[in-house]
Amino acid sequence: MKKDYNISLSLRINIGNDTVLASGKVELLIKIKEMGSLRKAAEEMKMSYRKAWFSIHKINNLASETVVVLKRGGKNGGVATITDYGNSIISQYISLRKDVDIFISKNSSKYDFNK
Amino acid sequence: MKKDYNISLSLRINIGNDTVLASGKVELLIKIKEMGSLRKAAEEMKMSYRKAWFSIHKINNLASETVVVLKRGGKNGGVATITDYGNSIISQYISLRKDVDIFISKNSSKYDFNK
DNA sequence: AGCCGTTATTCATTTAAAGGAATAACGAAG
DNA sequence: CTTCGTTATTCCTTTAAATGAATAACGGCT
Repeated sequence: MKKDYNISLSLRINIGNDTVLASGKVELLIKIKEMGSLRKAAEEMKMSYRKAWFSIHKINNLASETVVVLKRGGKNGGVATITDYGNSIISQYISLRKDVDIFISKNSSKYDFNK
Repeated sequence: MKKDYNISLSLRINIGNDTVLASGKVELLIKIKEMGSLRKAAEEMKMSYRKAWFSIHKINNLASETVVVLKRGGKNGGVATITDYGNSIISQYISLRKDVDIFISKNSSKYDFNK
């Protein structure tokens, strides 16, 4: 019986054994950039604020430089900002991801895991 | 501060949302092939027999054809055998994995996640 | 029939991850 | 000095995953 298999490549940027960036985190960062708010970004992704906060905390601690600056209080209650470094690694990740996708589409046709 | 980041691509062969093959399962299958025994393969991988058994059960159920034939009783107490189809997808996975590794080494140098 | 080493399966326990609720802290603006 | 919406953090509960122990089932061999 033929089955509809598919090949997936997941891309991770690690430091040691810890993941700084993978698809989920990148998505979260982009949402933060769009909304300027961690809470709203989390909401948009149907993720608890708590989880999102831990996620950002981890990224900031691991990476070479700060990726997201969080400020509380003030005009809109607080604000979340992506740093220049943050924007840099986001676009690098996206660019590399595109290359990966091209690689998959070029190579996967050579294989047939049904036989 | 410069950190020693690394880029990892994990390769998965899925059917729908379920993973038939990924690096850990392939390693287990190879050990089974070497030893002819699920128990010994699990032991070698420092994995509980229980977990290994579930793993194989899942692979066999998901894949197009049987990948591992398990028999109990008999000369050596029992035996685990990789089918022709099993050997085929193992070598396909390894071959594709090699291509992926080459791709990584060619592309990762273009990126610097420290800046 | 009994032995042996493996496969097959259940049950209870432990450990880890995820989630939710609640509340404090903050600072601009009115 | 109060309000407002967000960030920050704790505590408890729930859910899921991993582990371990124990035991049955099997079949060639002596």
